[in-house]
Amino acid sequence: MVRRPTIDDVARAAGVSKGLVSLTLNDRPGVRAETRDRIRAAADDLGWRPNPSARSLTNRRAYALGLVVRRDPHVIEVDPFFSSFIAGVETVLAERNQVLVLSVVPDAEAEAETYRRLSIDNRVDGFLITDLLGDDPRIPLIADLDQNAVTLGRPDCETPFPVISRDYDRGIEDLTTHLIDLGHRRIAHVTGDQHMQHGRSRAERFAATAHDLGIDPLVARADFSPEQGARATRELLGLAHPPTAIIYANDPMAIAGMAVAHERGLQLPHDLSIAGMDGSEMGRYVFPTLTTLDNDPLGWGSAAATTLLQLIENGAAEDVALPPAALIARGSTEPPASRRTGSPPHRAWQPLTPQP
Amino acid sequence: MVRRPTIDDVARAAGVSKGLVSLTLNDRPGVRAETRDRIRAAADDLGWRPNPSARSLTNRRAYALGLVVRRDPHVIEVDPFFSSFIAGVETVLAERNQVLVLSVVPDAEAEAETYRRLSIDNRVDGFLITDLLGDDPRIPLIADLDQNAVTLGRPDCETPFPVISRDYDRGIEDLTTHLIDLGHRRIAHVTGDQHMQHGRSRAERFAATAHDLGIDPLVARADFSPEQGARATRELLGLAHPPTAIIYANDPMAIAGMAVAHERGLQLPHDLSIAGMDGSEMGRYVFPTLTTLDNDPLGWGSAAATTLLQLIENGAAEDVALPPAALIARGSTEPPASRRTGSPPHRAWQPLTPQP
DNA sequence: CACCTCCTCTAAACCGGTTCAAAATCGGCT
DNA sequence: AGCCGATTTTGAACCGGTTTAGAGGAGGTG
Repeated sequence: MVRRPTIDDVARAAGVSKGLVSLTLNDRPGVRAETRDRIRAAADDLGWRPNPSARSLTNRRAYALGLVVRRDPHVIEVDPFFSSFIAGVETVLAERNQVLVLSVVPDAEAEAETYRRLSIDNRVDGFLITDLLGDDPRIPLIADLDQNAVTLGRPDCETPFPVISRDYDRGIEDLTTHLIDLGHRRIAHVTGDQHMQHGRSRAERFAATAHDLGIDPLVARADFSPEQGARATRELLGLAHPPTAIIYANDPMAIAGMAVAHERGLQLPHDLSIAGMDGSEMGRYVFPTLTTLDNDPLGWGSAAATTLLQLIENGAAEDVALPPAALIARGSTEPPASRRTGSPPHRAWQPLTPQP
Repeated sequence: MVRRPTIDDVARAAGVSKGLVSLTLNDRPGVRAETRDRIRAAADDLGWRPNPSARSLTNRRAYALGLVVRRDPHVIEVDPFFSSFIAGVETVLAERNQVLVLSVVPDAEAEAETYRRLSIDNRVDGFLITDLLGDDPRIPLIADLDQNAVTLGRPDCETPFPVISRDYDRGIEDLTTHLIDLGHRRIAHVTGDQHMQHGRSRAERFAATAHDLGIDPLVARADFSPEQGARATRELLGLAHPPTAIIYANDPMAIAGMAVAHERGLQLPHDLSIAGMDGSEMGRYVFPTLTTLDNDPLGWGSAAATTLLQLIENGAAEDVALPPAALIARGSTEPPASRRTGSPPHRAWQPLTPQP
């Protein structure tokens, strides 16, 4: 393999000093237009690309963004958000010759250590903060490290960082209204992790909307994992007066909830309407197809990366509000059985008799 | 924030030249034991960590590994493999102060460009190659770039790179035998993408096993996506003499296949047995719970990272064979209805009459 | 013509490590 | 004491960029 051209090669080819090449290619003022063109031409000609390590050494930029994901190994693989989110980040980074450094860590201790390590070793210029917690300790941590960051979602505490947000409230209202319009009156919400910002705000919004629309909100706590989603579903279906519709805080829990219903011999959506909130691809291919909210992880990714790079380069960046989440009504929501057949809503919940 | 200590600070503290510090901390011979200890103590004391950019500049190491994932945005999010795989890689990298650079790209062109960019810019010291294709163009590409790599799975072409492999053949045999033992005779396989190594080898192995066990292999082509899994399932269930069991090349297709069966009003697993091959977490929470093979993505991750680092550091590394995939028999496989009730296997496949 | 400004450009220092030729030190031996 | 070879340590060059003081030249002014 041939040696890559260095800035010296470009300088020699253009007949100038390497300092001038550097000024030119960083768009600094004070270079004559004609010279500038000559240098640009020489650089293009040689196919020169600045060596990131060399640049990092002087300007302390890493030309990389960091994403640290803390997940219980059991929860992580079912999250439909990340791969598309990262694809969105990538579209922005690739064209700027930057790179994403990804860490998946098992617990809070390893997480903090990773933020520190990436920052101290100057491996990244900023962090994308996902899965925001209530009073999230990462915000002061990263601020202390003098690092840049953006948060996905609005923290409930003071934050020095730009916020990427998306209105799910309207979508949750639409979803709840959709069910009420279908005739449901006993509507339950299986929540996400209440330590997480979006778990909490979705639950709050559901409760508020239900209240506004004059029905009693029924809430079962879970944590976004299908396991807990299934558990909460059993709990709800075991009630004396079970719900006719359940809204889950994400799609994997909704899918697990469907399974519990199937297991009990319920006919979906006839006996129970189900909705998720993640717009996951898998939701299109379960039976019945899952009513959910769209989630646009690509949009989150590119907005977050764009904003973070702007913050890094300009020292300031505006918050971004993505277009609000919209309802995707599919097959898993229908009028409740009681409404259509007149039979009491709990009739259908008999456990399936074991087969001969 | 305080300035990080540099190698000069350590040298001063230990009363030696910085060259000697460098020799010491890279475990080079020719340093007196006593001096070595003094230098180590000084470094520990100051909390010194070598600056990766500075090191990269001279020794051309990036202290990072690259993972480039090419996925159709619609397929990627349902893949249960990556997050855990990355977690496995991380366990190895973290303790060596290295980092993972991840790219998610939409097509082959962007993919090749990314490999080039990461390599030329010296962003990584080697690549983890997943989703091996038949006659995979990445192998010559990366070899041309003079980069290190390991492949997940054994390529069908010449490769200069170490191979991490795992025997799925035995698992596929176990799975097929399991179904035959249950009494199934018409067993179908919904394949993965036949351009992919593992899609192809799983299909081949199924066909060979079925043949060996004296049954006719029934094969429907798909590509690992739930969409194609669903399509293939419709195709199979539409046959005059449909299968009583279907083995899917991965879990998302199996889950989509279950949905198709449910949609047609089949009782699972009574009317149709279903199995996946990915050991995904989601498979535990569908109904019926999915019989599958275990997949150990964490094991793949740590083996791949360990081997690649060894190759980078020593210039050579052994192939690794992970423990073979084992059958996880769950609720979705049962004796066929015909065997138990004597009724013809196709009786049950009447489409559900539309509800009033 | 001397002097001042402004615009371009150069040269050298610098970032924080690694590497290696050469210098310093040491013990052993004559 | 003087010499030798082995061991240990130093110092400077180097990696490929960025930054900046100041050199050089053109043009304007009194």
